[in-house]
Amino acid sequence: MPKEKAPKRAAKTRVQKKKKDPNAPKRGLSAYMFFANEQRENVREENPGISFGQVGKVLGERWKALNKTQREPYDAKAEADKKRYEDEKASYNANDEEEESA
DNA sequence: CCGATGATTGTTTAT
DNA sequence: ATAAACAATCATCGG
Repeated sequence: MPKEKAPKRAAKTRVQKKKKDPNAPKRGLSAYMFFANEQRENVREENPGISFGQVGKVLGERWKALNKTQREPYDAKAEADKKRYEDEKASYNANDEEEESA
């Protein structure tokens, strides 16, 4: 039996998360974001005049419809994006102790 | 090391 | 500006 993780992620932008990190470096994006960026126009093009509900859905459908091979470019971006976030985090760490004295 | 959590990211559309 | 479907993520924390 598959291990049940914990699908406890509310579906609504977390509403102003709590305050934990001083600079909150915000992680990077996700493959879906990159993929959606490209498909969004495509999907909408094939679905002339559909509502967000449809677009968003068909978007996800196609997303997985791709083979990991196609995810490569998106995954690659997500990967690079993560690195980007790593950078902020790095700076966020560096500042963690020292204050920004101008 | 492992596991669980939370926080976040971006799109679309509509109000 | 925000909300919700859609998906990934994956960094962080703690023992």
